[in-house]
Amino acid sequence: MRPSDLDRVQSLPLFADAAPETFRVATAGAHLQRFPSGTTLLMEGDPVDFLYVLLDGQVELHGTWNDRETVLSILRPVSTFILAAVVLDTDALMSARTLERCEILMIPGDAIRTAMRLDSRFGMAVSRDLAGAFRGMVRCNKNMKLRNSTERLANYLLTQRATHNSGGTVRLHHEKRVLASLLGMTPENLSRSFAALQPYGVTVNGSVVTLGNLTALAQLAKPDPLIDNHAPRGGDIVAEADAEVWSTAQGRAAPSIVRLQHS
Amino acid sequence: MRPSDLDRVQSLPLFADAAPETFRVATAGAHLQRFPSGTTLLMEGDPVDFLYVLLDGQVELHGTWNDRETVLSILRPVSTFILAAVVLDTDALMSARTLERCEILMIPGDAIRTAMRLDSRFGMAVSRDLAGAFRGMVRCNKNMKLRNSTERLANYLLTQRATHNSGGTVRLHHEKRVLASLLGMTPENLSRSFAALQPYGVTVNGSVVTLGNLTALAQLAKPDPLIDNHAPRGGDIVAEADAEVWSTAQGRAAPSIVRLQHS
DNA sequence: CGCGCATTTGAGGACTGTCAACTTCCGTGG
DNA sequence: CCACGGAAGTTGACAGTCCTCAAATGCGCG
Repeated sequence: MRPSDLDRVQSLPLFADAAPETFRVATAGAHLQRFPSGTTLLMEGDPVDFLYVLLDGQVELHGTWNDRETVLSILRPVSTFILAAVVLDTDALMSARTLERCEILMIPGDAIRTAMRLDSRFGMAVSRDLAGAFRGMVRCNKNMKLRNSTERLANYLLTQRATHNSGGTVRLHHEKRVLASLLGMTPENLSRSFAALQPYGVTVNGSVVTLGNLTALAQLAKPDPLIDNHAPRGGDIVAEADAEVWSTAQGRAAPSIVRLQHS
Repeated sequence: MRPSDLDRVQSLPLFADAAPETFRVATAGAHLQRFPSGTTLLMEGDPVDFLYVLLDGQVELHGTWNDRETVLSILRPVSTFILAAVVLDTDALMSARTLERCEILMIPGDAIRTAMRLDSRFGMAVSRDLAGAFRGMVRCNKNMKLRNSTERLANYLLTQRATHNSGGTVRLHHEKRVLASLLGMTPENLSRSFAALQPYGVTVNGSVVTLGNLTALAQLAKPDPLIDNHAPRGGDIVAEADAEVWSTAQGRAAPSIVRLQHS
């Protein structure tokens, strides 16, 4: 493992606050591994022996049921995953698959749990990480239940723009079919949703999306800090769900939804 | 606060492992409060000053956006809520409202965060609680994205039966409109879903649901331990999301879903 | 240059939401 | 004890959203 990799791991919110000793113990038993694209790192239902730290590449977390599959989250470096299962020393609820060539640090779960017991500051960092992940999932749920697919796409685009601070252009970092699943729709409907956003200044060119009328788009999307996390990547904000958990599912106008009565 | 209440709080997984001193400090600044039905305890976006411990009654967590509202979770005693926001000392993502008369212990957030720093075993309990909550939300997401509304209802019924160990009968503990929102559909569609389950031996009589043909129902529902948490309430299983986060939202056959290709 | 795969487009159907009317249930008050 | 009023729940008709299947288009890579 290159020293620069160690630095990157140590700069993770998870370890930034930990005692040097804690960090040393945790990474001592760790090993760095490279995986080709399309590799399944972990299957849902499997026991989890390692905490994964994505140092380079892209990983997708997905779930399956009854011959159906859906993407729940897309991770980019540097971020950890499967922490909840490690803390509880239990089976994974999501499968993990590389979307491209990846460099991943694997830290034995035992080491993590031991470090939590010995270093309360590290334990707090774990709690903060999990709290952020939980809130990310809550946002995802709200996004899914309260918005229809076009609204989800519009907000996704605005969020991408905000987090990457890219002027009027957003670059899609994964296949559209993966994005569609993450946003809770079929690839066909993602195409149609893009088309539906054309009147709002959105034009697509391969993986480059141009947002020509931010005002109009925002008017449709109605972004909400309680759903969309517009924090810039790598900012000094308390890391809260740095993964793309953008929500998913159909949710037309939003089923379980009840029109608020302004009584 | 009655001594019996203290016992119940201490028996929570969150405190069971904590040092007596930790427990004393945390509960010293706490106060027990009673709320009538329909009281809003907390609005999304509000700063969170207390960790809430529901000792009696029923609380609903919901989210709103653009004049729409959806129930994200229903809590029953004894459970804590808003822990993630307390840990991060940030705003709430969900509003909390009592569904009936409630008895709630409110512990200052400062006390919780201090206790985490001083008692690593308590910190670990917090981590386990959050990990369980996170996994509950993941289950909810999978439920929403991978199943249609009737499948969600069927699995909800089977889960209720399992957790309450009630023979062939399930008692609905909340209004059907609330259940509908939790399951991600409209009240009208909940009615229709119940009707659709009639061929599978399901009959409804007010708040009492009879499951007349568990085999057939399970064949339709295809319950999955990686989505449905069939752990009996109050069991000695590591508490993992004891809330009804049953999922929600429409999700017909499941949008973002891709038929698995058995290549 | 051509094959293969991702993406797009079109047509049709399934699932779900909306609206309105009706029934049932329940608590209040007579 | 019964009648009434209101809310919850149900049912029906209809519309909208989304999925499915199939075909066409476009793009990348060998």
